[in-house]
Amino acid sequence: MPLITLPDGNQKVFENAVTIKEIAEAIGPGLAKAAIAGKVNGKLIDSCIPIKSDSNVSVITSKDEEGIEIIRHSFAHLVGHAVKQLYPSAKMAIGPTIENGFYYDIEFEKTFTPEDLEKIEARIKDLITQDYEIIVEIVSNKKAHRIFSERNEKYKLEIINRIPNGEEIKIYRHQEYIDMCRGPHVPNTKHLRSFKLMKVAGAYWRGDSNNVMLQRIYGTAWANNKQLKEYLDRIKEAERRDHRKIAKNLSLFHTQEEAPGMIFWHPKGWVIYQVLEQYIRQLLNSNGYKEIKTPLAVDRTLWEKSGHWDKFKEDMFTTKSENREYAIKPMNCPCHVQVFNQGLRSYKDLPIRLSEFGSCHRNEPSGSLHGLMRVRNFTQDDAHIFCEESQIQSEVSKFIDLVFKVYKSFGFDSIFIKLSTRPKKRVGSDEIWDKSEKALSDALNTKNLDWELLPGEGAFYGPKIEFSLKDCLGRVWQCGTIQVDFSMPERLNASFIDENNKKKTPVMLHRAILGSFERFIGILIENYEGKFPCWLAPVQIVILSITERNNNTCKKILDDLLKKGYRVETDLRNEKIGFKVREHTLQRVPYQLIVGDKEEENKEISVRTREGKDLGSMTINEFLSIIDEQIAAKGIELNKKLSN
RNA sequence: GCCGGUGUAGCUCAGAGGUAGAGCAACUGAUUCGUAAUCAGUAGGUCGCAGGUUCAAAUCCAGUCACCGGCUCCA
Repeated sequence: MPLITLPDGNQKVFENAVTIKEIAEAIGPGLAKAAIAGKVNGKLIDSCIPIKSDSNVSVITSKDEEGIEIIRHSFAHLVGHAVKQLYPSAKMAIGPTIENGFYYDIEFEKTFTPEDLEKIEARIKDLITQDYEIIVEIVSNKKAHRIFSERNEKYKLEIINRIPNGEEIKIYRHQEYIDMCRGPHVPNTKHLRSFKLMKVAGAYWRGDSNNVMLQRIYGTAWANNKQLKEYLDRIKEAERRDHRKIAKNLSLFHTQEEAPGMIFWHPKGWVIYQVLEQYIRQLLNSNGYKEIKTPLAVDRTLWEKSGHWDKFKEDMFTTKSENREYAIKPMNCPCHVQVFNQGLRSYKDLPIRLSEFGSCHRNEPSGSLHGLMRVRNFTQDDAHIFCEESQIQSEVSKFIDLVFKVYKSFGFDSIFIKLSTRPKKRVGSDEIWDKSEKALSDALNTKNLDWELLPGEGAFYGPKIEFSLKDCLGRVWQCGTIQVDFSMPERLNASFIDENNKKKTPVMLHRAILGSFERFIGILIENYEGKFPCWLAPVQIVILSITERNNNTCKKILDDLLKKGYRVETDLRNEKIGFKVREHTLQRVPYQLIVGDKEEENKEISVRTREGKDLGSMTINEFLSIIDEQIAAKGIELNKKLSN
């Protein structure tokens, strides 16, 4: 006689073992219809599995996040059902859920074309409208083995072989198709309606590049068509904001075959880069950092000492001269240690914070290059802090303040923090790891920050904190980091004299706020959709003449504003004003100053924003006070206010 | 690096064995105009690169490079 406690506290007693389906029916017909699965004492189960003992139970529907997850998981099985009907020789590997959808990895002798994908999608649509029951069965390892041997599903057999013998195996029967899964799944395809197959791509079996490559069919699935449409719209919006496309339209930078993964910055893109660099430089200088510049190419022996040659020589560009081999630096740290090592350091000098806008080259795999986001040549807003162990926490704490300040100035308010701790392969004693992990977590906790622990994900030389920001489309980008390093100072013989006149090895903190300028600018382009706030806008102001009569006045205003330090241009072409307005609006110039006879007469200008708002006539000085306020505000708040 | 796709005018794209096309941009001329496209004319291309098949290749084949979507990787 199980006593079932529902989420609202209500309790029901049942005569015999009872299923989620029956519980839902007992509550009401609406719920019975909507029930997808259940949660029993925190564990998800299929709606047909009997509950024998007293339990806390909730019924899962498509309104629950877990319900959508189950729908996605069941859609993966539908891919299997459809693919096996259309292509019986295909072998199904795994079909898990992912963010926003699902995929299924499949081995098939022929490659799936977009037309195949359409066919599969059409077949799935056909199958789901049959509203067939999905039958769950718990089977022994042996029986599962027999079923999938008969069906010649070698990947399923491989999975079964890894399941310990006593453990239960669930199979799901979709008419003639059988899949194996931990579940739960929807009881009937009537719960499966809103989906779309998105693409096919290659994927290694078990994610190991030594294994065969399977074909992965990606799909998205949602509780209803409204959610599906919202998701597809979000994708379209992201495509519209693609930084590569916007950069081409706005002429910010380009890349070309001769320099894969390296950026040719154009004047307009370089303005953004320079504004960022000067902002960070000024911030670091006023926070106790000293800027340095170190060589781009360094003899291989230094990389051997630092350990890079051993681990990463494949990823480094090298060059030879007069029988010596050099490597183009993939990181700045070994060079920074060289600067630290010049002269004798006292404990009184610590912490020493050396910063560099260091241009690094890494020979990333060709297939991983991606616009500004993944390049082979990038510049970090890098710095290394040499300090004593006892100073780690306060240095980390100061750094966190800087990170938040910088992100905020771009309008990024939502920041995620992850702490990665000691990996299996590591250097340094457990005692030191204990101390530094604690220093990092203490720094985060004393600031009352939320953070996620990633056990075992730290670098081999020390634990690290990573800072990610969320852009206006909800996408998360990892940017800043601070990493404790016990290894490199020792390898490269860094030392200082402590208060007892003993030589000691300093701890080194690697840290970056933006990460790389390239990537960060990529993120900014997409976040702002190219509509940079005034302090970053490549061109802040464009002056438009109505007719040729007004050109001289425009030139005078141009000279004046250039002298005052604004990034300003004129458009004196013999074109209609509508034509000019359209062009500069598309070029995302924040302010258009329009000068016609009327304005000349009143010694004023007409001001129009890129959002299409006419601010009317005003004097130059009135306009400058508006734009000055915006430039000073940096972030987007003020911008938003004005565009509304 | 691996799987698949794509490379045609400055840009966006059409052409799928038989004389390289469109729109926009550019240039020239006319127009001097009031807040998201004025009109007309002209010019512009070894079809990514290097091979092969063919009387004939942008088009078919093999190679190569880059880009795009994933996978792996990202110190």
